[in-house]
Amino acid sequence: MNKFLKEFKDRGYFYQCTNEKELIELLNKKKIKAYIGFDCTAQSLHVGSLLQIMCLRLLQRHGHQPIVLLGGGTTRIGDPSGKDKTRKILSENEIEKNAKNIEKILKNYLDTSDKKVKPIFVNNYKWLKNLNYISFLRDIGKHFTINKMLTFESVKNRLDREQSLSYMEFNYMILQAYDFLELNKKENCILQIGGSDQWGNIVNGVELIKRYSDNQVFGLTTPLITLASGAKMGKTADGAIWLDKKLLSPYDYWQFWRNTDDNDVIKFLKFFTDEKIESIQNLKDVNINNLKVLLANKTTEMLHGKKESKNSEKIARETFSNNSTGSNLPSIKINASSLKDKLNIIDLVIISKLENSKSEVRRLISGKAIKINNEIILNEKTIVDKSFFNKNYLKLSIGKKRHIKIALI
RNA sequence: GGAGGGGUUCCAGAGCGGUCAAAUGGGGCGGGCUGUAAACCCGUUGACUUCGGUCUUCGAAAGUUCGAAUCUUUCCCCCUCCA
Repeated sequence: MNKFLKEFKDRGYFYQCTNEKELIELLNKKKIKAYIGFDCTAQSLHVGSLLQIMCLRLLQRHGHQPIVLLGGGTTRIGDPSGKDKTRKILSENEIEKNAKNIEKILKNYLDTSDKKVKPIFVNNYKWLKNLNYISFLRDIGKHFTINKMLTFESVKNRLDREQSLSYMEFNYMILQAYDFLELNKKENCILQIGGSDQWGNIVNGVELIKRYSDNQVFGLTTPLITLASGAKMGKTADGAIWLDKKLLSPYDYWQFWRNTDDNDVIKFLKFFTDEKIESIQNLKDVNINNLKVLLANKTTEMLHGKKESKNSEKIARETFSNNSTGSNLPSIKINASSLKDKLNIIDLVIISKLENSKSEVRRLISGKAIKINNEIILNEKTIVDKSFFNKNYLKLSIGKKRHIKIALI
């Protein structure tokens, strides 16, 4: 066995490998370069990509050098496998902006100081944009048989359901295979890692390289993670769990992990933290809620840093302890003069931006969900005057989880 | 090329001239139980409201009617079956 691969498996990252035995041999002999590709359709990455990112980290920890491939070129074509009818065509500008931002996010996770394992960032637009159609067909296209391509799951599904599959889409897998070839030639990259849905594309790359240059390279896939609830990782009803504080605050990110389903906690500690496998194994008897805090702290720290992580924990403690004054809660300021105009409780909530519909606020009040300084507001006509403020502060709550501090200036 | 089915509120999916802001389920939100979990129970789920109502929604536009999500016309988009 190989140390890297063993941990890869112990943590639950392993799904399939093109040739495990030989990969083990190779890994035992030398340090390698491995790549993972990231799509640039969104302005940022979300937790759906986190397992891939953890793979990059794991590579580094074992002395291997990760290559991050930003799909600037393939995104320009637009990944047609998405079933969204409203697939929007991104402008060149957007794609480049996305690529830059994604690179920035990844740098939070990767060691960029150690020369030996420092990540190499590449953008496939660089080589795809200049492809010449005829020579591409001659050099690359000849290695692909339609017969084989038709057997791929992604293609088969579409054909079985008699859904149209455009020629462009059909070519997508070839371009991805070509990426691998390019990285093999230029960087001597010998391993591609990806989600299990990428298996077909990865195998294509491996085979292309074999035919083209007779080099032996490998593919490794990770399982598709689903939550205990059955939902896909990464998206909630409120939107994606972004790995970007402009899109999701560190506190909300922390909360996402803090609210992990009991049945997922140990699994996620293995997946998404660097805690040693053995020590995670020993945590089984620890109070599950403490484990969730640990998970939240570690994941938040990894992305946003220790300070943000600590701060989130502090806010959480304030938020969920009943009688706190909430000095660490997020706060807004309102002008003292606005009280003179008989500030209604409904308007106060709107001002606080906790809600933006007055009807909804009315509903919440009748559902006993709105509190000021931990006192339930029963009447929607309540006028908020100075008497509600202690030392110019007031704590406004909606339900149990949303609190805000309002300061009078 | 021929025949047919459909686009409804966050999603799925009923409704097919008035009683429709639109059944039901899912999701969301709030309450209860608890552990910021799961499961379960209850309420709620277009906006505004002086709580009487008012305004805006059923692919788009135009029309018929006292009255349209429901009927007609045109347009756009999906899907199924047969060649």
